[in-house]
Amino acid sequence: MNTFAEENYLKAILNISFNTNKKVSTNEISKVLRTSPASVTDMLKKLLEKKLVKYEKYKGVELSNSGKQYAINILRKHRLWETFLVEHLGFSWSEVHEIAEELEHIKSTKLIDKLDAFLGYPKFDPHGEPIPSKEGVIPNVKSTSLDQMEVGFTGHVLGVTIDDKLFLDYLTKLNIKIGTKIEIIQIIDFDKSLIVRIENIQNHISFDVAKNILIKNI
Amino acid sequence: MNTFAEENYLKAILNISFNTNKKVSTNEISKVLRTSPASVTDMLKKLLEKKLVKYEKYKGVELSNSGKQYAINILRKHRLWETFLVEHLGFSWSEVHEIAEELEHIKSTKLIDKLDAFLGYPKFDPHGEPIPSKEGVIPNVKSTSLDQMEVGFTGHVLGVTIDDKLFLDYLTKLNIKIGTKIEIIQIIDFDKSLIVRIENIQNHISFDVAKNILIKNI
DNA sequence: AATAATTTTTAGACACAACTAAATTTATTT
DNA sequence: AAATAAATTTAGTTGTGTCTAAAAATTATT
Repeated sequence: MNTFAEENYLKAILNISFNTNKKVSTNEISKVLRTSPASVTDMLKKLLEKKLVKYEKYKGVELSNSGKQYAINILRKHRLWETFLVEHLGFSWSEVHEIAEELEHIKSTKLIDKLDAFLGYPKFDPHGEPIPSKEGVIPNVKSTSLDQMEVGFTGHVLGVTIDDKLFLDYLTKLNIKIGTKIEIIQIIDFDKSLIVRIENIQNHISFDVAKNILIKNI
Repeated sequence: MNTFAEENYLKAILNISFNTNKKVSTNEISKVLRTSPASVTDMLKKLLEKKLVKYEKYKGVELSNSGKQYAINILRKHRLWETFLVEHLGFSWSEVHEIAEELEHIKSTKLIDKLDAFLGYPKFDPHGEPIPSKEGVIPNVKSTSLDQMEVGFTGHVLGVTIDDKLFLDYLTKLNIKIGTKIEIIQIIDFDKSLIVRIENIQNHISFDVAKNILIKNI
């Protein structure tokens, strides 16, 4: 069995390399986990020892197959717990991340399978992120971030790509949640910010915000 | 905030001194937590430092007011989670202890209050043990252990006093659960074991088992 | 009351996961 | 290609929680 710290490193590596599939640097990990690069090096040695990562000094790190399965399983637990917190305990989508960060480390596989059943085998969490299956398969959603679309585009919000309280609270204030209809009125060339219509109200959102909003892909 | 280890020590001290209110010895704690007496001494010093216990070298330990409140809160979390696991996820009463040992360390107070509400503010857990209130008050149940009763006694099981898988599995095999009607047919003088009738079937149970079964007190 | 047995504490180590400071390797400039 | 900058690793510490072995204190026994 692995420690919380080890699990958090695996999760961080998975998150950083999610779409890129590139090797992850020591610095990137230290930034995400708010820890020193030296600590990261220490931990990478330990994870290498346990064959959870492929790692060569100065060359970056990537998850091994077993490490990836392990990390995906933590992600599964995280997202199932978030679903439970929002759908059954009445939390808002911006509150649940922190709590799920603790709950995801609970070990029992039977628990998480029963929770999955209790929730009705959901495919997506409250942020629209896909929930990995028991077998470690992550449902593939064809989606595009809002910043890729053009003026005149109208579509519905599928989800968000970051699970950050400040960001989610801001979206809530903008009346954006999953399923919200959103229309691009104008794109400002200078900073690529967007003027959008949501529930008949126009709002101005930055490129950074648009980048983290997922839109259904036709 | 305190660590898991500290929380487990506080819980152990609370459990050991539950009814007696006597000071707890280093050895007792080491036995319960399956750790060395030397480790217990180390930890007691730390808990003293944090004013969570009253402790004097060689004289035993007891919880301070704040330590007691802290420990009771862990107990509250443990029992609420056990209730959730049994009533909503379909676990048996003998499976839940281990999982709740992990869940009880999740910090969020808001989580536990929302869980409490979700469960409908239960007063007792699946083992019949009282669930402390948010304010740290433990409902007082007048109950007697089965070994105190005499031949001819008939009553209903209110709960059990230990949360041990082997014990609970054994009770399940005997068809004993909360509310089960139980009648004492005979008491063997030699070893104080009891012959009882449960659901019209006679069974022979030891004194040790009877001691841990609680019976409604008139 | 002295001795023996038991309990508890101290002393010294170790593994884990973090840190700072210094050294080394890799990447970027000039 | 050499010099500089940035990233990474090593070396040495620290705090937590555990351990064993030895010493000290308490309790029980004769």
